[in-house]
Amino acid sequence: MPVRRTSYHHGDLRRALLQSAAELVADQGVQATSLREVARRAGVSHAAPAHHFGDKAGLLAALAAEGHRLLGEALVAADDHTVPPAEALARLGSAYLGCAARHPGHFAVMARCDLFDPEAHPELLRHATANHVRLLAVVARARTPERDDVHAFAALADAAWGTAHGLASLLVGRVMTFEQAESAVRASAMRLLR
Amino acid sequence: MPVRRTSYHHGDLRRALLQSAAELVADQGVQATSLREVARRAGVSHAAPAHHFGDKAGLLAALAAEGHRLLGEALVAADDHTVPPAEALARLGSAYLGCAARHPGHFAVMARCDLFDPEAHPELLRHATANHVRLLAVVARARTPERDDVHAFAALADAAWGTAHGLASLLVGRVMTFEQAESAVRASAMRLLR
DNA sequence: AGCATCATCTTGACAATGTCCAGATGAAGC
DNA sequence: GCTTCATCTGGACATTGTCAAGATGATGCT
Repeated sequence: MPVRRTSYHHGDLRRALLQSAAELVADQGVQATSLREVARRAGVSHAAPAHHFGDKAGLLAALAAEGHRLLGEALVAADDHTVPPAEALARLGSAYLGCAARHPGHFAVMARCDLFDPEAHPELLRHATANHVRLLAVVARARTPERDDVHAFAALADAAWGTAHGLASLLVGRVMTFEQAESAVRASAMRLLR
Repeated sequence: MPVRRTSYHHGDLRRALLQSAAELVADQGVQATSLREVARRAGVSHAAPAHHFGDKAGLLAALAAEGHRLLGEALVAADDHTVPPAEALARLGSAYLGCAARHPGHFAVMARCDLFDPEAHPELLRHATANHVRLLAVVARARTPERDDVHAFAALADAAWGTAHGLASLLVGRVMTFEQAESAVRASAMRLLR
């Protein structure tokens, strides 16, 4: 649904385009979303997005970056140092899934390196690594002096990462329900960190 | 690289197209693979694939179905009833990742429900559910009479599924190395089933 | 104020793509 | 030998991503 616009300049086209893109990706899939349709929904000409994002990969990368930013906020809000590490990881995983469910359009392009080159977008890279560090930090809290094999903990962190990513992917792809994914991520977290 | 062909009829075009598609997806990504380029690599006209697969979604669905078939073979070969359930699950996960590493083109389209409609392709659905059942069977082996809460085991099975899927996805997306992913899936399997 | 500058957005163009259609080819069955 | 039909070709069309040139108006300078 094209948006009526009185002035020649849009005002906040970048945000409008990102929103249109998120909606389109969410209910049509990445494959079916076109730059021209995104522009159409924002009520601008077909070439307008190019000025803000360069090309299609740029738009999707910006969407992914915004997704990582939203995820970061959700992870920070969910983190709780007062509970045992296992419970903390479970809450982080739950927040991860909740964010994915709330922003399916964003999650559909995050961690899809075939759509764009992450190295070319510093902000995306910054938010993504920040989130990775947040996960590592929680897993690291389960380390004890007598058991701190570096490799074992790296494997645990990777397992937690892969689990959250995989369940979110299955959730966004409508292969699982939210309840299913959340039970699974909680069961996994509880067993990964004792 | 187009293939020279003497006769008008190709002979085994369906297989040739699937192979070209797998190669193309593997090193260019799904987004960058076109039906016309697949046809070009197989040395046929641009409209030839339509006769075998209907449309682009049909070709990708067929590729996914073949991937699930290959995965099924790998899982069956890796399953071992003589080892404890946890070790059996670890081997299944390792086989999952090995198959993903060997057939990156296939795995890039499997579990991507936005590319095609799984319900419209019975063979794909059949192979996919068969693999799911194989996973469930191994997890179910860890059930004991005194501990068999149905919900808990469903959560465990979903966790194992999500972990394998997520790590395979990160592996194919070159976000992780094979060694990283395998260590992670093993660590996860060992802790999920005690 | 008037003017220049420049980011922003539009318009038009081009090659490439997915999909449809009529037709050419040749293998298989009678 | 003839028919039938699956297989593949070639052309067409709408749509897409991208580029180049121009229109618009907000901003800052004098």
